[in-house]
Amino acid sequence: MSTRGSEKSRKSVVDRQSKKSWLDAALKALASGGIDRVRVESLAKNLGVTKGSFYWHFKDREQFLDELLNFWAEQSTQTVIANPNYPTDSKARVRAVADDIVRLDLGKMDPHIRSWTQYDKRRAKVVAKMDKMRFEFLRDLFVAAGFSTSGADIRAQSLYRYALGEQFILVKESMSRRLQRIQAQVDLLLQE
Amino acid sequence: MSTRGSEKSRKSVVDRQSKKSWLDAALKALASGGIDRVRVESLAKNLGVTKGSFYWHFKDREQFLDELLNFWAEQSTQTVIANPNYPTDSKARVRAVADDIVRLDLGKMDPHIRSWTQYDKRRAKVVAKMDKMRFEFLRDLFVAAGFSTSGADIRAQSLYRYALGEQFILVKESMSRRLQRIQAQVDLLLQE
DNA sequence: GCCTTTCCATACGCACACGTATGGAAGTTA
DNA sequence: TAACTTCCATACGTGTGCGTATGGAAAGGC
Repeated sequence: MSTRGSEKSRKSVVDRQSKKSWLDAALKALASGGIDRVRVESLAKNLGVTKGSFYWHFKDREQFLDELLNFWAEQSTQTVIANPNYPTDSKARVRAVADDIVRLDLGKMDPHIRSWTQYDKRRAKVVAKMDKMRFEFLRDLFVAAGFSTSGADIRAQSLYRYALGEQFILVKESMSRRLQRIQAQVDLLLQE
Repeated sequence: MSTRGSEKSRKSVVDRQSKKSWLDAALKALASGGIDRVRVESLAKNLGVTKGSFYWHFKDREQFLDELLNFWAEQSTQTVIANPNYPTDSKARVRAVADDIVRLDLGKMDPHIRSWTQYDKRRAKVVAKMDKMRFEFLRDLFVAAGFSTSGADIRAQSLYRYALGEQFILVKESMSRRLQRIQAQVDLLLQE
């Protein structure tokens, strides 16, 4: 008997470990050069192994990319929602979240993921689901801040689009200016 | 003698025509499936010719893609700036421009162009220049509407990011809702 | 009517990346 | 220790897409 439980669970753990290293490497490659750089042989080289490993863990590249997308979605979900250290004051909470969006670069993978999935309807659905989750998270913040359903809706849409545009815009600015700007944007949105 | 002038100018016209058909086809392919579908042989098939034509008009694929980017930039510049039928009232003008951004789908090629050039510093510069031009165009609208330099700045940034995010967001909505939303956003920005 | 230029077709070589077949090393179980 | 499982290396076949070499047709110039 292994110390970790049955043979099946042990196998599963090992798989997840090795799979994770492939997925981590893939995310890194994706961020550095887009989905076009997520190549089996290239990742293998980075990991110091050969394709043999890849095709033992994954059926083919397509299935691997599916897992990669889910991998991102899971990570992304956790970081955005499960961060419960925000102020209790509802308006201050909006500001804190907006600050984190820029400061922690939440969604820094978004341009890469979206650029990739843009032309793939099936995979785009996964991203759309993330959009929906995040939007509802923001909308609830504005509802909590006292806005009507429609008022919260438009404000959340604005903020989300702002954050999304922020990721894609190619004129780079300093962190302080970016923080200043999104706070100014939030100030606008938080007016009565 | 040709009726159009010297031999050189005739040649140039012919070139531009034939080049344009390649570039048009490339833009269409880019919009449909990303830069990965902008393939020499594939475009040739669409145009009903062979690669022979391509490599007579263009040195190689890289140079062709450079021309493609400039082609987009020129088109894009004309449609955005040179549309002088807007209201004279400065606030109404902002609203009209925002309306056009959504209604005419200005920047509908943006996600494709950005997804493509994101990982290419040299080409990204061209897009950054477009960002700058468009931003300044918007900023001047807000300046004309009576806002201070910094006030116009933040508002133009917000609006531009909103418009950019609008293109990338994957939850599709009806045109009327999109128009309604961007007008609500503009209303927020136009408050004193 | 010949020559030159313009434009494109055909055929080939080449590189890259996917997927597969097969063997083998290391550890595990019996 | 023998059999078995897990994990990866090696070698190969194949498809795709780029670029090039070469020939040829059509049109204009002289």
